[in-house]
Amino acid sequence: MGQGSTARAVSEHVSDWITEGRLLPGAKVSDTAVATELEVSRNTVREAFRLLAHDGLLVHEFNRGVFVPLVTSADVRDVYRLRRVIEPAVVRSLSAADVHRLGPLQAAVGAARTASRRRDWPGVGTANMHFHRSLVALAGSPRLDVMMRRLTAELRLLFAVIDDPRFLYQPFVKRNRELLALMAKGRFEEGAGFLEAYLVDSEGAIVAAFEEKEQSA
Amino acid sequence: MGQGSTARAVSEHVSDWITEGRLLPGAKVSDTAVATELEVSRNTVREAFRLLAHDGLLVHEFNRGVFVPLVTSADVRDVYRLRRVIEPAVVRSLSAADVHRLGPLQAAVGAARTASRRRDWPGVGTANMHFHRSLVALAGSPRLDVMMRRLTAELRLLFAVIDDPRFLYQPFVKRNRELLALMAKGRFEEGAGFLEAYLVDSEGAIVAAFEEKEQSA
DNA sequence: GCATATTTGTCCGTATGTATA
DNA sequence: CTATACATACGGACAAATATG
Repeated sequence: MGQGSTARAVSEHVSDWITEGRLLPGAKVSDTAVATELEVSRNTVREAFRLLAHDGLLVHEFNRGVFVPLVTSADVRDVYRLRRVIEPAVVRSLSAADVHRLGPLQAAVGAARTASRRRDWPGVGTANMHFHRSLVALAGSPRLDVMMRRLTAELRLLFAVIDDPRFLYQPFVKRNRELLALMAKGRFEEGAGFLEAYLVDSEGAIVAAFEEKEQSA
Repeated sequence: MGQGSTARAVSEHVSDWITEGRLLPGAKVSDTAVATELEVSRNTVREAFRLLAHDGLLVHEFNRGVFVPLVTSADVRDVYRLRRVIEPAVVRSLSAADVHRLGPLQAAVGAARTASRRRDWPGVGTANMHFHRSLVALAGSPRLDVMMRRLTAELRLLFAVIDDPRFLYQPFVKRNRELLALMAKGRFEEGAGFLEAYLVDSEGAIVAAFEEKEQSA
């Protein structure tokens, strides 16, 4: 039974299916089908679905079933509107004492660089998300952490639609490093402004890729 | 089966029990007990618990059970830290076109005034929460709405601990009205600053009441 | 529009594992 | 350490709602 709950293991599976593109946005996810495939009880699968719905990776419509959410460019804009409010505010709220707590950010930047050298673009994507999650974690707010976890989960959903994420991530590996350097010097106000411009550019790139997709569809 | 799901009906019941003080913070909520009392299945109760945990009104610890969260003054500060980031940012993001969309805020202010005259302090509290939820709704962000719903749900949890919420709400009925007046004139930047000071004072009052409670306990 | 088949929501009883007295 | 209580997980079952022919 592993170390966690079975329901959590099932949720990991389904989560992977979404990021791997096996489950496309809008697809219905049948609890019985998942139950037979993973050889667990239907009740357990339903529990797993609740966990995923909690993070926004599935939506539950009463008496109709659970579905992979349909994401549009409007959703991209909404997610980034929140990021632009939250992340710079976190950087601005830091003080000199926090300079010595940047370890996780350093690690994420390093992971992004090695993944980039290996042309492992999904790896770059996960490292990027670790960077931003660790950044928000610096605020020390449990509620902000769960909000950011939900947002990054939705970002995974967004990126699953885009087939070639290389040009979306690669430019931002460098900017993560630059932001980290500013923070390490305690220049938080400057870093917050840098991050704001960063997020605006990132949103623009993703929205563009998205609307291109929407055209073709 | 009613109009919604039975699970939702059960969640409403338990939610009421918490606000009514029948379930105190830290209390364990047994699924079997709730199931027998409301005459529904344990499975359905567990579903209801998931819904409530999603809004932060219950916490789920693996292999231990479900509990009403223990709230401390640190939680009060955390909730208000988020409110101070989110709410002023919303006000700042508004434009002249939004002046004609303040109807729900007007209604909430009116409800607060009549409830205050009737010395219906819980009524004042709910009107106050409607005011702030409607304020955030002006941003037109679905994700921000669910975040705010979660925060207001937790505020209900906080206020359930305080027996006399009169002096906590009464001073802010007037300030809600003043903030609304500023927004109606399109003075959003000024309103954002006003709201920030407002939230600082509100936090101070609630933290004080809370630490008084913690002393006696 | 109707009858049918599928799916979902809900329930029960039980077995197994985990935490706590 | 043992024993008790409890939580997780299972599989089967049925009614209601939905989708399908």
